[in-house]
Amino acid sequence: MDFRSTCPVSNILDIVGDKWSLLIIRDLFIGRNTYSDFLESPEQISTNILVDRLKKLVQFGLIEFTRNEQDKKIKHYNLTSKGVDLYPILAEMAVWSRKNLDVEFHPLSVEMFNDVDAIGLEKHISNTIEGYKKQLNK
Amino acid sequence: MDFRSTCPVSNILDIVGDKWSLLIIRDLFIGRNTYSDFLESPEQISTNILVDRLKKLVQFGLIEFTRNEQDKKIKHYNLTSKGVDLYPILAEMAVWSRKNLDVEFHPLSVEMFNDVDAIGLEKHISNTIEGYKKQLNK
DNA sequence: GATTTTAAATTGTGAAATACAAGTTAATAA
DNA sequence: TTATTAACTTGTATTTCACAATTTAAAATC
Repeated sequence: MDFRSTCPVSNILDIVGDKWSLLIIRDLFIGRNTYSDFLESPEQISTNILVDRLKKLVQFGLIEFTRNEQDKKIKHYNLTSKGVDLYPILAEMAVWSRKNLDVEFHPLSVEMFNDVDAIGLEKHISNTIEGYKKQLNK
Repeated sequence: MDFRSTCPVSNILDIVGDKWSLLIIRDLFIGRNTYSDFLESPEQISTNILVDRLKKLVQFGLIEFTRNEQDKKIKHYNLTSKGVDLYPILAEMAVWSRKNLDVEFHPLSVEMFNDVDAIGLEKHISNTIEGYKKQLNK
């Protein structure tokens, strides 16, 4: 990977700074983890872009996949430790949108905002990360 | 603005989810605030993209500009309240890069990381935001 | 064991975004 | 009045993306 500069903000944008990568990461946090799952997301990614992003995210070490034991043509993607570490960014993005955009949000995000209001952003983030990791080891 | 979905993460990505917008926002936080300043950033944005992004960021209400009193052909851009609210995202991005990328960073970011280590991320963020707003009102 | 179904991936084409180089405009300075 | 400078525009080649159709390969069904 050749970065545009030595700025850490620029560096991460060189990796996930497009319209789709972080949405795949978001999907993984809410339980979507197969190619077909990703295609069903409301933003409607196209298949060639999806394949390209999944490959890149694997190359960058943000995600990996395992084959379904019952049906080996199904790939189950999961976040690596590097990938899980992106959650604070997603959470801050959601918080920004709630504060600064005057629109209706998806029920799942309303649920997330309620949790943030109830226990605070930091605790919400650590709970989500811990929850994701636990669920993986099952 | 028409959004791809009602997901707040997707919403903000529809606004600043490209390779350049958040770098302009970063520049404003570190004191770069003119067209010429932005061109001098290490990532080397092209002029047509820069003009396009500045227009869009103004339209979205993330930045605005004032004319230099001494030299009225100079525009000084500044972050609006909405724009300043993006700082937690930038900070979390920098933190992610420090933790997950094995590269040398720009001195300015090393300075920022030292501040984070000294006083904590939350305090660093609130200090930075408060500092930016104060500097504006001078 | 041949056929159908399904998850994942590829291909082709037109549209849009981006990079790069050169030129233009308008205010200020010399 | 000429030169300089900040901001902006234009043209062209390249890259990325969207959309639709097709292909591949594993699994399930007949």
